[in-house]
Amino acid sequence: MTDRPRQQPLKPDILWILLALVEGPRHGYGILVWIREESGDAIEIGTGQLYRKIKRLLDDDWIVECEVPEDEAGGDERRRYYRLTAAGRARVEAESRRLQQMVRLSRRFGLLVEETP
Amino acid sequence: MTDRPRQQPLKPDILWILLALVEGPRHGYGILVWIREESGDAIEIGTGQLYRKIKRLLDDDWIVECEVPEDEAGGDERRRYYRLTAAGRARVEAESRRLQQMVRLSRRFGLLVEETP
DNA sequence: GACGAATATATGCAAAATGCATAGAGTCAT
DNA sequence: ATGACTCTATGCATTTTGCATATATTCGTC
Repeated sequence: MTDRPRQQPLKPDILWILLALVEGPRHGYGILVWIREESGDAIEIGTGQLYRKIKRLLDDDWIVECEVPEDEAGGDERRRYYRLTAAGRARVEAESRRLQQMVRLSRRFGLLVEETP
Repeated sequence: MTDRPRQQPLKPDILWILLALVEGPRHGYGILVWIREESGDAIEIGTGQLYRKIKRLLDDDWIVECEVPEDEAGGDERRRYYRLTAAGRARVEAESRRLQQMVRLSRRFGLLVEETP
């Protein structure tokens, strides 16, 4: 919806939210829990921020609300599930490539220990 | 294992500013120009943001003002040079490692094409 | 030497984003 | 049945951003 032409870097927490949806649909709180687990509690997102960011992602058409996944049917009815749109998926991929470039830059500067290939 | 001080991810432009100082001291505008070149104009930082972020980095003791480097002596007298503090350097290194982890996560999710690292 | 473009640092202000608290209701274990 | 946890959401003061503007110097060129 929004014409945000610039492919400016994603804020870290936005990337995390999108990553949470790569494997499949999740509901808001589920996204929060997934991020906590996967990041080892390194990422702190309050519920306030979470739902406002979800709303923003909906406005940007990077995610969209969807049906309850079959394997989670019969769960809490309050849950609202979301999945990545094609644009959202493309955005995560682009951001991943950007981060890859940043890591390469860091390596060039000796900020990272060389890993064995 | 003691609990590590959880440091939240750096905003992309802050990382860029710190990266600009890894090789050695630079002045504010020089940082801006370096980022433009190195990022291929992908990063857009206005001068307003730049100097306010520099101020913030000074407050956080991640950078500190320093003397004019020898190889740039005799330049514009308005220039104010900055360099990384030990804390700042450590912060960039930590952020680089974090990004490395994010890239690994992205790989696991098939968001990046496998290629020789 | 006049001129504009680029260099260099910095502030003002409205708009957006953030942190933190709170609301409100349903679910689950002891 | 009590409290902890789940789940979505809003309120509000503070912080940060985007964009414009201020001010002055340096540099090339006409």
